[in-house]
Amino acid sequence: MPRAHNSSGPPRPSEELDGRRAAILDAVVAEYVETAQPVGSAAVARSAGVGVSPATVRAEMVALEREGYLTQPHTSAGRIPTDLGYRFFVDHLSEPGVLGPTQRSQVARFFSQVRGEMEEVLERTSALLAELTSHAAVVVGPSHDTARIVSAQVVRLASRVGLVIAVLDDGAVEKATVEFDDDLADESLSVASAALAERFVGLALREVRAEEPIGLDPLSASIVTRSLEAVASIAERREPEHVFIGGSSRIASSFDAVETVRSVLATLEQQLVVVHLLNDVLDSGLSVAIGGEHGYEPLASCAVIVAPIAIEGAPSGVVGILGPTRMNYPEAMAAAEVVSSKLSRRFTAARHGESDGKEDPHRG
Amino acid sequence: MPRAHNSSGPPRPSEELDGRRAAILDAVVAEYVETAQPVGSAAVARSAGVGVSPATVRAEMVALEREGYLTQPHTSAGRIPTDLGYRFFVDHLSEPGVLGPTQRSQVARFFSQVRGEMEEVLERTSALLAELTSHAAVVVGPSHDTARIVSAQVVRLASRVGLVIAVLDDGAVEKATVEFDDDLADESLSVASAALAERFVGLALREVRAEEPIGLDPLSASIVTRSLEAVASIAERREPEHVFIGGSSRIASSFDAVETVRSVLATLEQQLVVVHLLNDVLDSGLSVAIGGEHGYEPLASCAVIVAPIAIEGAPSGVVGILGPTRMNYPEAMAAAEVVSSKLSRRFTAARHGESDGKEDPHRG
DNA sequence: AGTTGGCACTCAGTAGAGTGGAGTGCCAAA
DNA sequence: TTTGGCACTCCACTCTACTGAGTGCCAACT
Repeated sequence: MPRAHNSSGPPRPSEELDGRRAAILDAVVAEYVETAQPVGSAAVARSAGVGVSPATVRAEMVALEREGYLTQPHTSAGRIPTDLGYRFFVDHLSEPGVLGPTQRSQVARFFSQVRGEMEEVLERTSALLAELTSHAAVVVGPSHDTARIVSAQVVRLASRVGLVIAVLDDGAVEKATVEFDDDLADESLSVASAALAERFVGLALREVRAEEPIGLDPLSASIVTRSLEAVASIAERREPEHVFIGGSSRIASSFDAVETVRSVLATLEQQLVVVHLLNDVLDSGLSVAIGGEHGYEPLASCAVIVAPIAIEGAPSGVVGILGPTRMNYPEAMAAAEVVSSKLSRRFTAARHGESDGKEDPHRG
Repeated sequence: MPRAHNSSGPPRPSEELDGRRAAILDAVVAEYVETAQPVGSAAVARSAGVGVSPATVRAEMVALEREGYLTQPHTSAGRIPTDLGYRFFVDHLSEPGVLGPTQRSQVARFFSQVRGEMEEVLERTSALLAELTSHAAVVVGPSHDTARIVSAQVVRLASRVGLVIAVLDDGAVEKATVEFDDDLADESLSVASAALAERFVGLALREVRAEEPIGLDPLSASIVTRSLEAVASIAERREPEHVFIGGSSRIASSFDAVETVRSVLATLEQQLVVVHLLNDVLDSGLSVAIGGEHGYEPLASCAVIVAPIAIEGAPSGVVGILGPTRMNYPEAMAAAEVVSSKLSRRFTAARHGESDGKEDPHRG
């Protein structure tokens, strides 16, 4: 839904644009996305869907500028879309946008070939999405907040060093090394492992609390105690989600100001910020945030496209595309859409132990 | 050791430079690194260590240019160092290079505060090193090639989905989900886990081979078989090392040509390439590779500084700094040196179960 | 009333001429 | 061998003029 204009003063898109103005705006966006040059009235008049002369187009463009959809770099130049212009454009896309045949087959090939654990799949997906769109791509995996521990144990790495391992029911494995003052006896380890399993299994990570075990021999008890501490501290420290960023080099081609490139890359380096950004955009009900809409200043010249990943119907991460506001929105939105739904299907299928073969029944 | 001049035609540094020429070269490097402007004879003459007039400096500069250490952007400009010039500079550094007090305390604070598993420490270290040097930093963790399995088991994630877990003696945990055709009974799982442990423990990942288990009930046997397959395939697929790249946004500030920025970033995205690059440089006995010396064309305008991480004396990864050839070599080398040795000590200490507190008893 | 062609106008971008100055190479004197 | 002097080079900068894409406006047209 629109959500268009909560912006500043003069721009007053009092009612929706009539068909012709919308067509002109569309033409400007399309042309500008392609050429990166301000678009003049002649070019717009030439474009399909606008059946009027340049003079008329000029008159309409004045109106579009007054209402804040277009802007002029300088007096005698063509127009370029404002963020509001892009916003109108994406809110009024007639067709949902489709991928080209090359991209389609790239996606199909990718999902038929990719194997391995979720982390690996997500990481590669971020590269795929970047490749598809020529923009930077972000994939955030599901949070482990609600995952429950299905197995816990402690093993010996060195005589006085143990490793506590907790397996979560979403397939993640958490671990923590623990150092002890005494040598670890096999006996104590297995007693401790059993005690840990008894205490942990069925809990979420956050629910693990350090507590004093009772009824164990002193060594086992100390192992259990310190393991509990270690796991509890994992839950605190741990980044809530895994973030995979692909194609960040493409940022360099998207902006000509070096400083912009630097600051966008710097923002991408802060993975927590990226996760928040994507979730904020998702939470606000948008699939596209243009320019300042997301409120992160360093990314004010960027557009962000998001699409949720749903595993078994539950929101479980998000894919995102980060590029300049001057981007091919229909294509990028289609790519995010396709990739997120493929991911959702893949992981939903895996959970049920099904093969997801029906996606491509004849794969090699 | 020098390894200086295997390059092209005219440059013929027939013998080592005499003291004065070396001093002039040093001055040019120092000045150019600071100002990024071609350095003129007057500036060199002014600098300490060169007690001669500009005219004399000019004469020497002509010689240095003839021998390939300096170059002139155009006739009436000052000189800038060539890669060969930088090479001589780093090969003949009089003092090893030290960190400033701020940086020292930054390092001390970092290593006194950082906690957690090796991956997390390495990741944060890459950020530290980038911060210290204002360049991009790479940290490569130890390969798991020689690590032996200390524990193996299979647990149930869903009725027909299992997770095979192998713990390595270096603290890494490998896992693989496996889908089955039948529901997994607790009984079969524990039988299979025991069988797996029996087969795996003591092996390296690469040594795990799929084989038909004997003397087990059919369900357990099938679990074992598929688990063996899964682990064997992990060993094939897995990236040999974990790579952590910090501060890649700094690349944007280091070069003014956007295309250079893009191609350097693109190279950094290929983690395998980065690992090979660092190992190549290390293997060739260098701690610094300047310009083309490493043979990776996209990085021809970069310098790479590496320092090995040694855990218990064994080479176990590497830290690297990637910046423009015009960088502060002494400082960057000192940073790599300090960080790598701190890392080495940290992990060597951890293995023995010692605290590494004694590293900085008197450091604020 | 809306649309259109005509027209004067604006202004970024480019090219060319002129200038200043940093820095050089060379040479003769110390 | 070193040095100051000097003519020379050539980039970087400024100023000017010019071009042309594109505009806004207006009168004529449908």
